[in-house]
Amino acid sequence: MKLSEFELQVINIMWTLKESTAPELHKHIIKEKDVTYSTVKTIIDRLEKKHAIKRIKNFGRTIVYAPAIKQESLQKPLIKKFIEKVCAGNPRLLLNHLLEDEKLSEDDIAYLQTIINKRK
Amino acid sequence: MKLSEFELQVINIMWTLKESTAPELHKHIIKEKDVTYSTVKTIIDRLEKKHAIKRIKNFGRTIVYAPAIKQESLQKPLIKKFIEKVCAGNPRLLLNHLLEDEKLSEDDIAYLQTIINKRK
DNA sequence: CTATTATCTCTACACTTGTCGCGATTAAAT
DNA sequence: ATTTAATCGCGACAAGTGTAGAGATAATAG
Repeated sequence: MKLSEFELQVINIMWTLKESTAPELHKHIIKEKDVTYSTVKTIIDRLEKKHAIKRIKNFGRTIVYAPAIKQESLQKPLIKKFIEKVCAGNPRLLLNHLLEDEKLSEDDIAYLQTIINKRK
Repeated sequence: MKLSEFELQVINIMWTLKESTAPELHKHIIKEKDVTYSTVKTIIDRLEKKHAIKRIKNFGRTIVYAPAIKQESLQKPLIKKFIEKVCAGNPRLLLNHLLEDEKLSEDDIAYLQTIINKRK
């Protein structure tokens, strides 16, 4: 399953909301990106054609969609690929960014620590 | 500067080799991907048009290229984007992958440790 | 010197992606 | 019951991407 960047953005919102409609998704998207309803709907249609989301019910003529794939099943290969392609066997810059710029929670840090300990 | 996946693959090799020619790049690529010389050359041409690489000299009629941009300058924004788009504010899976599947060197681990310490 | 081979340049083409409009249809408001 | 608004389905189009062949030309081998 290969999703485009925009498709990814939309399904990410869907994962957060568990289920959603095209108008609702559109309202979310326009907070970050000025696109028409049509554009968003096209992306939704493509996600559906790719079997990444599915119709679960209707409100009047409005279709309610839900993810048809698990977030993890998409993320895992993407992460792997990203590291090979972009970091090309040198994860240092990535680590750096994660630790410096990203807001890691206390839990994340603790988690890191246990793994590091196991390594020693 | 936006490079496609294939372009990224080629310039990654270039960064490793410091400089290279189309035939040489082709020989590297086909280890992982069965494409013709023409295809690789097209990618090289596009990288050149995008000013990501440049011609530095010739051997006979064979052109020697070198990167025209720094690896970091490409990686940084990509990393940032990747984390927002794919991990969508939840870096856990990424950390996991890095620590479990990726071969982090002793140095990397030590580096991690110091950063963690600073956090506490 | 001529024939062969390696490279280069240029052109092409199908597929994906981001983007949207239009006409049809259903729901809601008057 | 009509008019208005929302939503859908479908088609369209330019730009980017992966892929490669054809013809020109320079280098090399005989």
